[in-house]
Amino acid sequence: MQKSKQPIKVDKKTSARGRGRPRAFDREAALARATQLFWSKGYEATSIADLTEAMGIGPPSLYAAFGSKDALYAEALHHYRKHYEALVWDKFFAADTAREAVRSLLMDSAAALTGCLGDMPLGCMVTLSSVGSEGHSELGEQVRSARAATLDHLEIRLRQAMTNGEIPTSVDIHALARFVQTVQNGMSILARDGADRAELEDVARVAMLGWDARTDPAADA
Amino acid sequence: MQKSKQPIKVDKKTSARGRGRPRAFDREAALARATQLFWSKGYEATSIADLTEAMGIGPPSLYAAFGSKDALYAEALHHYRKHYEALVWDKFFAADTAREAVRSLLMDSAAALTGCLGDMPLGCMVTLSSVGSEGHSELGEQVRSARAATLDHLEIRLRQAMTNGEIPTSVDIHALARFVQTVQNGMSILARDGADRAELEDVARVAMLGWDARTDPAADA
DNA sequence: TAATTTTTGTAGCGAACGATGCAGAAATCA
DNA sequence: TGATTTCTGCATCGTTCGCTACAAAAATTA
Repeated sequence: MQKSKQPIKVDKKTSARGRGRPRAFDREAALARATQLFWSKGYEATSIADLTEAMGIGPPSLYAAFGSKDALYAEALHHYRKHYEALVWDKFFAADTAREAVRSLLMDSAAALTGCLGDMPLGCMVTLSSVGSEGHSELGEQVRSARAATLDHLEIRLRQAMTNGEIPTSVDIHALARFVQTVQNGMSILARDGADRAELEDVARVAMLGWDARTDPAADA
Repeated sequence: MQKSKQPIKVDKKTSARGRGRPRAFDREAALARATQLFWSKGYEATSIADLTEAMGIGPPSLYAAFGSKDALYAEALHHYRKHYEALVWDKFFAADTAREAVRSLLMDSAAALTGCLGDMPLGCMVTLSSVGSEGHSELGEQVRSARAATLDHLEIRLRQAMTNGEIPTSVDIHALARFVQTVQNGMSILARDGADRAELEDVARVAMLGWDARTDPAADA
C-alpha cells in the first residue's frame, strides 16, 4: 500500500493568475494515472477510491477537477488516444505504401499491446473497454466511435492506395479494412491473456500474407 | 466465504421423491436466462436484481439453487459452452481437412456472433468477458482457460494435418493457430459494434487467404 | 384432514459504491 | 500584515451492491 501523498508539483506556468489557492496537484499527471487505472481495470471495476488513491488526491479534489466518474473516464479516453495511439499510427501515416502502412500498424500494435513500448497496461484501452450499455450510453458511444476511427483510417488509406494503383480496383476495400481491424482487435485480447510480442508479431506476419493474397492482381477471379 | 451448505439435490427428475414443496421454477430455464444476461452485459454490470428479475425468482431462490453470483456465473459459462460452442465447433471437428475445419470455424463464427443462428446476444461470451482480475481471480482463470481451449483445439487439429501431410512441416503451427484465434476474437468485438454477418464472412474469407498463403508449400523460404 | 418439508416473498443486513458538506489550511492580493 | 479566495482532508450523505434471516405459503406424505 504505497501512499503517493507527495504533492505532485503544480505547474505555475499554466496556473491561472487567479486569486486564492492554486491547485496543489498536477492535473495532467493525475489524469495519466487515472487513465492507466481505467485502462488496466476497466470502467466499472475502477472505483473512486481506487482513483483517488492512485492520483494522490481526495474525492472532493477529483470532483472539482473532473466533474464526475463518467467525465473523468471521457477525459482519460481522450488522454489515451492523444498519448498512446500515436505509437501504432505514426508509421501508418508516414508509410509510402498502404501495405507498409498496414504492416507497420500491426507490427507496432504487437509491440505496444504487449507493453514493450513503455510502462503501460496490456491490450488496447479502446478495444477492451466493454463499457456496459446500461446507464453509460454516452460513454459507450464515445468508445464505439473511437473504434470506428480505426476503420476510417484504414479505409481512407486503402482507398488512396487504390487510386494510386497500388491495390487493384477489384479489391473490396471495406472487407480488407475490416479484416485488419479484426486482427488488431483480436491481438488485444491475446495480449491480455499473456501472449508475448513475438507471438503477436507472428500473427501480424500471417495476416500480411492474407493481405498479399487479397491485393494480388493475379488472384482476381 | 462460500460455505458448502447442504448439497440440495437439484436434479429434480432423478432425485428421490422428496417430501415437501418441489421447486416451482425450471432451473435450466433460469440458468439459460442468467447466461444470456451475463453474456450481453458482462459479469460486473449484471446485478443480482437484474438476474432475479430476468429469472422470475427471488434472491433466496437464486442463492438456494446456485450458491452465489460467482457460482452462478461459472454455471452460466458452462451452460454457454455446452449449448452454444457447438454452433461454431461442430463442423470444425467433422471436417475432413484442417483447412475446411478452420474455414468452417470462422464462417460459422461469423453467423453465430452476429446472432444469425438464433436468439442470442452479439459476440462471444467467453471472448468478451473481461472479468476483472481484482477479487474474481478464479472466474478470470476459468474464462482464460476457456479461451485457451480454442487454441488447443486449433493446434491439435493443425498438428494432425501436418502429420497427414496436408500442411508442410515448415509451417509454424503455433503461429497459425494464434492467427485463427486472433481473427475469431476480433470478430466478436466487431459483432458487438454492429458488424453484420456478411461483413464478418468477408473477414473470414480474407483470413483464409492468409491461411492459403501460409500453408502453401511453394511459399516456403 | 393434519403433519412435514421445502420454497418463496418481504424486508433488511453490512459493506462499498459514487458523490458532497463542511471547516480549516494554504496561497495570492492589497 | 490582513483579507480574500480556493483547495483539501475528514466525515458522511443516500443508494445500491451481494447476500441472508424470517415466516408465510405450498406441495407431499400419512
